Amino acid sequence: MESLELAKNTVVGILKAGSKVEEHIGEVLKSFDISLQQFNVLRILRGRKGIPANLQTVQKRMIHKMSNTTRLVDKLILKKLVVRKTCKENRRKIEITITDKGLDVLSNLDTKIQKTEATILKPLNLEEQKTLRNLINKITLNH
Amino acid sequence: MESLELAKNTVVGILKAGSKVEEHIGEVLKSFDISLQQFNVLRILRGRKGIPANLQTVQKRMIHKMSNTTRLVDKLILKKLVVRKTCKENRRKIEITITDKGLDVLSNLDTKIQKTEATILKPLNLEEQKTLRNLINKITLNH
DNA sequence: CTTTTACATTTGTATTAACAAATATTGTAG
DNA sequence: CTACAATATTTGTTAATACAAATGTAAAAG
Repeated sequence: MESLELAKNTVVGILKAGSKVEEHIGEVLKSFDISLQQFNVLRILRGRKGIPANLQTVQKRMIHKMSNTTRLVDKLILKKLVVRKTCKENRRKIEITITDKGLDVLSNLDTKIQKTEATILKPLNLEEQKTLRNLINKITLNH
Repeated sequence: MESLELAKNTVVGILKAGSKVEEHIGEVLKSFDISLQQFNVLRILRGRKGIPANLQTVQKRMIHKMSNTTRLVDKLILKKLVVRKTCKENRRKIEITITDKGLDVLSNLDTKIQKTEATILKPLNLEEQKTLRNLINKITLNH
């Protein structure tokens, strides 16, 4: 019965930690008028180093699944941070690429986000961070 | 420079884990037509064992801060899960109490939520869960 | 070929969240 | 007592999210 309490506290803790992270990072992004989701899409696209991604690829890698990727990308297009064109080989597919402006924004954000990450994790030393990352990976990567 | 990657992965991991937990628990709550936030308010109120809570007390303890507690409570009132009345001593304040129906709903949910928590944490043994909870508490309870 | 099925994205709609401004009540200074 | 500040909640408004249905395109079956 003790383990039920442990599980509950752990799960609630995860929710709170997630919420805290969203708050902190969201605050940094706000000054750039970018949402956390949009930021994530941009980072996914940057990670592809020029190779366009189609919508479903982006969607699969997004943190919050099943938000509306089309409209999310719409917002980024309005800000000229990404471009969209239909795939020639398969016109059902959409190819999305980050623009130079998008890369610029990301590189401006990088150090600020790093600082925020450091602030959030300050109570943990490197060993503890590794442990935390490993444990979290176990429950997220699984299944 | 390695530690930057570690911090980034840890923080992203926290976000993903939070998102995963929200998905799983949200799925259970959906069949009861209750949102995660509403569920949280109900649990906070149950924890007070009959003592009414005013809005700001609830708001402070909520996982996602600064959503609109008034309207959240409105929804719960519509479903007859809580009642609201103005505090006699200080009519600015609102006192919210969970109803018997609310307690019923929660007790019906309890075992289902416990199962979900167990599923989420299945990849971890008890020792690992304790470690995870402790590390997470370090970063959430702090500051 | 044409019909059906699967795939990829978009659109519609309703709910929820974010943030600021407004309202209502109480406390305090003069 | 009256004006001003502080507190607690509510309301308005705009944007974001979730989910289902609709659209457009390609592939497969017959």
